[in-house]
Amino acid sequence: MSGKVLSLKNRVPGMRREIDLAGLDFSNCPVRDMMQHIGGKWSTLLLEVLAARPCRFGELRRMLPDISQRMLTQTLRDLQRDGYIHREVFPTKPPSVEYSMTELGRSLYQPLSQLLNWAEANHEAVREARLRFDSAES
Amino acid sequence: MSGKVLSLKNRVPGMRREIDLAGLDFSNCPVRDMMQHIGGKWSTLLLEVLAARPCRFGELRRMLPDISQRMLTQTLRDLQRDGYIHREVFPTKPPSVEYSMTELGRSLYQPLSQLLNWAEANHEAVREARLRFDSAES
DNA sequence: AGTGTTAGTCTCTTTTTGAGACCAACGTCA
DNA sequence: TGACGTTGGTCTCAAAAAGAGACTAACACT
Repeated sequence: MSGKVLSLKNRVPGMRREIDLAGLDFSNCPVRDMMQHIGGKWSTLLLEVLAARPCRFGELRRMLPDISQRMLTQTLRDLQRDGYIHREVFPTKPPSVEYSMTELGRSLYQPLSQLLNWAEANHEAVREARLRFDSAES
Repeated sequence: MSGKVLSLKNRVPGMRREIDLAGLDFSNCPVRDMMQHIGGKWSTLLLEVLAARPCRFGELRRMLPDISQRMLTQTLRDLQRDGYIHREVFPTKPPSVEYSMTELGRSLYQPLSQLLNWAEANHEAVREARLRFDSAES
């Protein structure tokens, strides 16, 4: 809540934004709050699939073979709650449910996809770093 | 491992990369593998702080008041293992340890910071979406 | 001798995640 | 008619991960 905010932008090259290093308050940090959800095991995966096209529940379940129904339901509900995806029930028998990206979700997907691209591009470097680390600590 | 990869780039506008929607294999997915770590509760926070300047262990602990020492140690070790940060021990008495960003870490921080900026900018929209959701489901 | 500093580790409890059985309502096929 | 499949979930219980906090070793200062 309190604490002097000192802009590092002018001192540290490449700094992205103001960081409060003296009396930093991360407790009500919006970034952490949102990264919690985005960073969940299944969230990005679902956003990625739904960014391609709307999908129904069972379809998603079949696409992600190793997700439990419980976690699929829960992750979808979390994403819906945060306004990233839309849930629509069609009155078929039995009723079918379609999940699709919202505008907010699409706008999130832009920076997110950059990060995913980075991950894909640098996967090998990370794997090598892990090997180095694991062999060094033995 | 197997499964035909169909490029959606040419069909779905704005598609970021190839997605295998028929026989999708997320099991050995590098993206998931890396997002797991980045998405951890403390990882982004630490990367953000260390992107500003190198820090010592106790310094980090004091900056993040609500992190347990156990999780701080563990998260730092994970980030180090993945090659994002560097750990250097100085032979003072008692020995001090400094953590700093590696080149890989800095390159990760670029797309990551875009996402964090998005989170910061759209925090209000997400909060509103949550309120709508929570009041609707009651 | 007692206290504080360093960077951790160890143990125990609580929270989160995962596996899988179960549900209601309808459609299909014999 | 009655068994079986399909829909999108919920419920329970076990396993894994995270958090709180006590404890450590080696040295400095008082």
